[in-house]
Amino acid sequence: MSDNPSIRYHVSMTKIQQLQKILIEFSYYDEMYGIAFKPRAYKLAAESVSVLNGEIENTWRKGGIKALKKFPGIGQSIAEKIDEFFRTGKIKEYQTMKKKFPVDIWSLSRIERLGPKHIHDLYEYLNVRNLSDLKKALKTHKVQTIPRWGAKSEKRLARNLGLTERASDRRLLSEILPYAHNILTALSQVKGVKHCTIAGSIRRRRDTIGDIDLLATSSDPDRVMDAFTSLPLVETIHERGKTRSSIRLRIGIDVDLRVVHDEVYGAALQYFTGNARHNILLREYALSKGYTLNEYGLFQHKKNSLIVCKTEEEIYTRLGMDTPPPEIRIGDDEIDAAREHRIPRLIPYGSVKGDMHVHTEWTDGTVSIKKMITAAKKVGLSYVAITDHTKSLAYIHGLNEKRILEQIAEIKKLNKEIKKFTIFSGTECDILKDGTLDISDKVLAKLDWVGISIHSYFTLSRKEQTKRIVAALSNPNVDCLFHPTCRLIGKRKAIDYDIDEIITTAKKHRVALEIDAYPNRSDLRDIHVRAAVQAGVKLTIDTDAHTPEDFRFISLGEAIARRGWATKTNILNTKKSAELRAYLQKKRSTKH
DNA sequence: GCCGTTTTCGGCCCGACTGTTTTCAGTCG
Repeated sequence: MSDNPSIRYHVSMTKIQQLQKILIEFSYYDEMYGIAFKPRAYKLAAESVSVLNGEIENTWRKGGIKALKKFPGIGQSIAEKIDEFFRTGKIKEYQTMKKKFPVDIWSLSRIERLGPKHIHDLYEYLNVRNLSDLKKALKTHKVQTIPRWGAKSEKRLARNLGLTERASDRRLLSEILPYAHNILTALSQVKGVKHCTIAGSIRRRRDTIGDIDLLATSSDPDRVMDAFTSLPLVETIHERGKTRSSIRLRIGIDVDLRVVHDEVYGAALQYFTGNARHNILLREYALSKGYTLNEYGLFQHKKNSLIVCKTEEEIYTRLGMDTPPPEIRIGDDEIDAAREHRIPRLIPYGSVKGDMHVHTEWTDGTVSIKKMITAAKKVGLSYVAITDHTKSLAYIHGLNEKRILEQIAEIKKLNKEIKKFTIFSGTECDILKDGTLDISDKVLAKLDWVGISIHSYFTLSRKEQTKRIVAALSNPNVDCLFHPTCRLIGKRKAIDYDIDEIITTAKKHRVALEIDAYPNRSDLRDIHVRAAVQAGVKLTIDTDAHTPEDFRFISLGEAIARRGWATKTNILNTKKSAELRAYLQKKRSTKH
């Protein structure tokens, strides 16, 4: 359940990552000198910065210090520092701190179990300023000469340094899920195990996963821990206790297992699902109500008498609130909303009835329209929109007007052949540099569904990019903006534009925004979904399928929608095909 | 340093594991 905002960066750091690093270093520095509470404040602020990513600069640009203070964990002092950072690229107080303590706290802190106090001691006693100093100190076995250190700690530090150097980035949820399920299956078969479940960020369905958190209940914890620590995938055992163990898999991912008694399953699941900030806020709230909350249950404060512990729901209910779905437990405003009973009924998994973004062998898909239909039916969908690329993408033979008309005819024919399934004639039409589309309006008007997207000029200035997309959205034939930010996780940053203006424009022209569920896209992001929902903009959840297997990603898109507080009515393709067709026709007729 | 359904002052989550202690500090989740 580690929600450490620090992420490993192989390439040069972005502005936001630098800011995050500075806040974390402030936190560590204060903690070294035993300053209370301030470190937590800096850590929370770093987390906010990380979660908000580009939004924070966007907000600062519009509203300055005052606007920054609305974010959780950012008050006057930190807002001033962030303001200084955005204005000048530096923070004076940070530079002063670095002069006093010229240590690469950030890099050293990346090492597992090397915290502020130890970083401090390494510098004080051995003048270790960075990773290379640390390696030298380890080689000469000087580390064990530091007070309160011994041979074992030194060996462990050496091992963890190695692990850190070989560790990997956060991984995509879809990549990690199979490993989590494999381990789950293995542990479920251990004698004495009753419940065994996935918790942490996987249960919250984040796009990317830092570690796997598992929870088991058993009458014989030792047996479970033995099975866990001797799994064939294990590279290293970090910890092995009676109720908690932690391992590193050979694929470079850590797995934490918590084993508790079956009676306290609910409390343990609540605790182990997190995120950390949600738990802190919830426990603080419990405290204010006269309760203490931990992984064993909700207790009457001071008297220590158990109130509830069997299910998550009874804990939240006892605290006078609704149970927030795991996907929105991020320590933002969900606890307030749960208390005021204003969390909407999030879109249930399995609600999407059709996929409005599908490619075929007409362009860069791998199979025919017919084969994609068969695959879509198999996962329970009842319609799709075929949305092949357009002519600007010459290298994949993007369709020109003539070919689009041919495809429309083909789809018409197929619709007559197939039963209980609808194919919408669509396109993923390219947005050109000036915001015009690369297919004539006359042909676009003949399509059932016009998606538009950007595949070029990703680095236009913010102003130009915004203008470009606003222009494209204003075309009356347009139904949906596909993968709106164009980010590719681990590969390409989101393009820079004013998302608020795009949302406003989409609302004005009744254009839907897509939640592209393809794992390395996951685009829109959750915070943008929430902004779109609040603005009353419709969304779609699509897979951007290029192969028949890709339809399985639908549920990942539903997860993003849930993280953005979307309900079923916010999502266009939860409608039945006839309803959707009627909706689109009505929209077209009033626009033209 | 942040924050406000007790509070603009005085609070700030809570427990497990390790290694070095001989009762606890450091780190993590």
